[in-house]
Order: sequence, then C-alpha cells, then structure tokens
Amino acid sequence: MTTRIQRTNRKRILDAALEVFSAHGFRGATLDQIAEAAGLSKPNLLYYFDSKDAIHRLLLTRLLDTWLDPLRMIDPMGDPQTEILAYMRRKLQMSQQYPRESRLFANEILQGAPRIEGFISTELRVLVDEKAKVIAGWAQAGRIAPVDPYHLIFSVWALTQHYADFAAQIGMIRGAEHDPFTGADAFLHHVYARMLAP
Amino acid sequence: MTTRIQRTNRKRILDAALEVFSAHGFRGATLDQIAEAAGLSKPNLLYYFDSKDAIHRLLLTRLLDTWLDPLRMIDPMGDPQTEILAYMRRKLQMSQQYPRESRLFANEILQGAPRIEGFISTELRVLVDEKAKVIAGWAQAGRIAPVDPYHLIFSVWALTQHYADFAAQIGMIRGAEHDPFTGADAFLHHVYARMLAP
DNA sequence: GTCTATACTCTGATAGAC
DNA sequence: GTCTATCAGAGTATAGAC
Repeated sequence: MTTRIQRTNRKRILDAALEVFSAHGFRGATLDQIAEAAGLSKPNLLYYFDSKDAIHRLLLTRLLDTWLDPLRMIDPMGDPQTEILAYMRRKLQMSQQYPRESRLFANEILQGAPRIEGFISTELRVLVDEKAKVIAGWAQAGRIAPVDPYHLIFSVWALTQHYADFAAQIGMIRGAEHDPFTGADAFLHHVYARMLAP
Repeated sequence: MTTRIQRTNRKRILDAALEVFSAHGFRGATLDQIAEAAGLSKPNLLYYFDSKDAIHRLLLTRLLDTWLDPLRMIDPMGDPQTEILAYMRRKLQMSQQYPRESRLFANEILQGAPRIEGFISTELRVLVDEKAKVIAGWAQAGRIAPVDPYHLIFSVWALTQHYADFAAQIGMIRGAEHDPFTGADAFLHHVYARMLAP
C-alpha cells in the first residue's frame, strides 16, 4: 500500500533527479546533488529507489512514453500542410513546456544512446518509417513540395529541440529577459509554409 | 625545446581526449579511457598535461577559435541569398568533418556552458549581433524575405549541428550504411532557397 | 620520458540506531 | 521512514624507480 507521503516524496525525487540529470548527464550527476535538490538525505533517496541507475532509467522510460506522441498524431487523411505545421507546433510546445526532458534525451543521444538504443532502432524507427511514407505519398501526389521525408522530420526535431537544448546559449546571446519561443513560432511557421508549398 | 616525439604524443593525447570527452562529457570521461585511447599510461598523460581539466580547456579553446569562422565569412557586400546559403553549407561541412568537436560544444552548452559563458556572452554575441544587423538590412531592402535574423542564424546552427550531435539517432533510424550528409545538403538548400525568396 | 605503486578524494550504496 | 556513520570502489593526481 502506498501512502500519500510516499507518493509526494517519490515525485519530489524524480523532479529533482530530472533537474540534475538533464543539467549534468548521468555520470556528471551525483546522488548528493539530487538529495539536496529534493530536500532529503542520500540514504533516504535510496530508500525510495534501488539505485542511481534505477532513477535515471525510470525518468527515461517515462519520457519516451510521451516523446513520440506529436509524431504519432500526424493524420494521413488530413491536409498535408496543416498536418506538418501542427506537428511542428506540438513539438515546439514540448520544447517550451518540457525543456529538461528534451535535454535529458539530448544527453542520452549525444553519448551514443546506450540506454535507449533498443527503443530508437525499433519503435521510433518503425514510426518514422511509417510517417515518412505518408509524407512521401503527399509529395508524390504533388500536395506538398518534393522534399525528402526523413530530412523533413529530422528538421522538425532539430529546429524545435534546439530551443530547449541550447537555451543557455540563446539566452546569453539574446538576453535572458527575451523569450525566444514567441518569435520561434512565427519563424518556424514561415519556414515550413515556404518549404512545403507545392 | 620541443622534440618531435613530444609533439606527436601531445597530438595523440588531444585526439584521444576529444574522442572521449565528446562521447561522455567532462565528468563522464575518465583519464583511464583517454590514456587507453592514446596508447599511453595514465601518469604519462599527466606528464604532458597538468590535469584533466587542462586537457579539456585546451580542446575547448582550440574549438572556439575556428567555431565562428563560417559566420564571420558572411560578406555584407555579397548577394544575400548566396551568402546565407554558403554559410549554411560551410556549417554543414563543419558538422561532417568535425562531428566530435560539435558534440564537445553541445555537451558544454547542454550543461549551461559553465566554461565558455564568457566567450558566448561577448565574442559570439557581438558577432551574431553584427551579422543579424546585416541580414536585417537585407530584409529591410526587400532582397530576402522578412525573416527574424536571429532565428535565421539559430536555424542554421540547429539544422547543421543536428547531423553531428544526433548522428547516433539518425544512424539507427536510417541505417548506418546510409550517409545522411548527401541528402542533407540538397534538403537544406531547398529549405533556405524557399525561406529567403523575397 | 615512461612506468609501478600509492596517496587521497569523491561517490554510490549499506548498516543500524531511532 | 529518516537519520548518522561508514564501507567499498572508482578516479585524479603524485612519488619515485628506471
């Protein structure tokens, strides 16, 4: 049986761990940092979770669960331009709302994706292949410009995740008070509208 | 006086360190890994360099020296579309030729850019402001479409560096035998030609 | 210049009192 | 459930022989 205090403590630990892992990577993060951020002692952390690795794995698993939703939602029956623009918007919103999750993922890929290789080579790959086929069909039918569907999908990832993963750099260049996401939405809308016009 | 063996050993160490740091981040990398990759003993490593930190700092400094060159080369007197397309191409070539350097940089930014905050807030920021003004002038004059110059520059960074930083993911999705850079060049040419047309 | 041996610190994890 | 104390291993760096 799970008490309320157990649930809130687990939540606090996972939130603190997300903060620390996304900022320093798996090896760079320490249990001391996570414990301090969570307001608990280090042994108490390990009362709730078996190990540092278990915390990290749980965070990644949760993330991957929702990571593919924006791509999944592309409707083969919808209007091509509308569908792709909406996909870009959903992805940009994820960068805005969940920048730490994006950086956790980026850290993992940068290091060769050792823990999520299986996920990427199977689930993600199948989904990308499926949606690439849909987009290729749209291009074939002349409903959008003849673009490579894989590079199109990669471009959405690159352009949207950049605002989360490289937020530190963007903040230092534009000034921290400037919110990059408002301008980003308009800019990316311009980019994809132009790119896709038949 | 520096002997030839000293020069080659220093070079081997730096190359090995770039390999390991770019793949695991600063904390994730160990001197043992670097020593093994360089074919030297760990104490011998520290005969050539003062510390782990010194090696890392030297790699970053060298990188930043050339990191801005592609942006610097944008010529205010040139043809706007040609200049921006050539900039994108130079940057894409850097991702292709120096993916490890790109990942070293990405690791640093992901972690909040602690070691290169000064560089970004001063040199890089000044250069970006300067080139943004040039691009804004081109837009003002109607020579390219009216795009936000900062987001335009960020988009070049995002789209080109993605092929280096997320190479592991791209390889798992498209198959390792598929070279993503050939298709990328054509795709990005399409993107920027469309984006910039007045 | 290069190695073996080792000092010392940090960190993940456990023991055991309360 | 939570803490103090502590162990065991890893990792950076140094000492000193050759």
